[in-house]
Amino acid sequence: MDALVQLSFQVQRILAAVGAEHDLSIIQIRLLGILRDRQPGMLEVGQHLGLDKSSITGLVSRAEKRGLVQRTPSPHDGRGVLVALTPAGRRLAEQGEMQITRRITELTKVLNATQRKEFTQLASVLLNP
Amino acid sequence: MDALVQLSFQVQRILAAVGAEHDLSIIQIRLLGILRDRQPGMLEVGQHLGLDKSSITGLVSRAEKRGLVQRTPSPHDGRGVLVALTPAGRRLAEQGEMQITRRITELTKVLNATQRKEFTQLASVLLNP
DNA sequence: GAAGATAGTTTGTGCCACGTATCACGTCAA
DNA sequence: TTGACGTGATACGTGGCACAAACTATCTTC
Repeated sequence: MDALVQLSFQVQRILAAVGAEHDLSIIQIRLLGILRDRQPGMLEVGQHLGLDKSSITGLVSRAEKRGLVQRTPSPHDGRGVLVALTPAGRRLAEQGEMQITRRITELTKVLNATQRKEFTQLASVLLNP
Repeated sequence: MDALVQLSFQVQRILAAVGAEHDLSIIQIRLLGILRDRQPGMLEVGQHLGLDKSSITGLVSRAEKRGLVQRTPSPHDGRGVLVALTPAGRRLAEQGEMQITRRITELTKVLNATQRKEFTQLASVLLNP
């Protein structure tokens, strides 16, 4: 199953390349992606990314310093913070997602329609067994 | 093609988990993998990994400090250095590869034989169009 | 042999991730 | 109600990873 590993590196290269066009790391892209339809607290962000909460502080701070993300105090919990995209961040997130989709579909151009369908169907089975 | 991206993260998580069992990062695992059947110079290592030569110095030094890898002066080029696995490094590389193979095949257990064959066949088409 | 190319290292910068400690706020029980 | 404990977030220190620019030492070429 070496092919699967190689393929994953290929995909990661694509993500890194798209990110690099906007000076974003893969993890920053993922952060923006998570925030597209959510306004989670720091802890929740960490769970989505599989990271410790102490890692999130810096991650969000760097994004905030670039004006992509915004911290607002939680209305229900005096300790908490809600993280949300700024308009600029949302623009970047949408643009990045489009580019990624384009590059990935371009990667799968070598497959014909039935193959592609078959492939993604198998992939989603792997993800949700 | 979101499934492909998700799948790649899933695979990367597996690689990171296997690495973590031996205190290895993904990049260190890749380094050991490259050296299994080669004795390249620093520059060549960089090309395999897609990294700048200045990144390789530290990578190899950290691995060398742990006794996994060895630098020897190139016999043909006074400037050059050849990187090779130590016995301990080779053991780790083989062990790691076995674990990765096991975890990946375990991941694909949800597919039956024909599906698995189909899937890897499509994956390798994606890799070498 | 001198000029330029090449292999590696060094240094400085920044991101990322972790563990630990700390602070502030919430919650729960006595 | 107040004290003990749990929880959300940050601060700090450490270390790996990656890059660019500058540097050293050795080819290579003319």
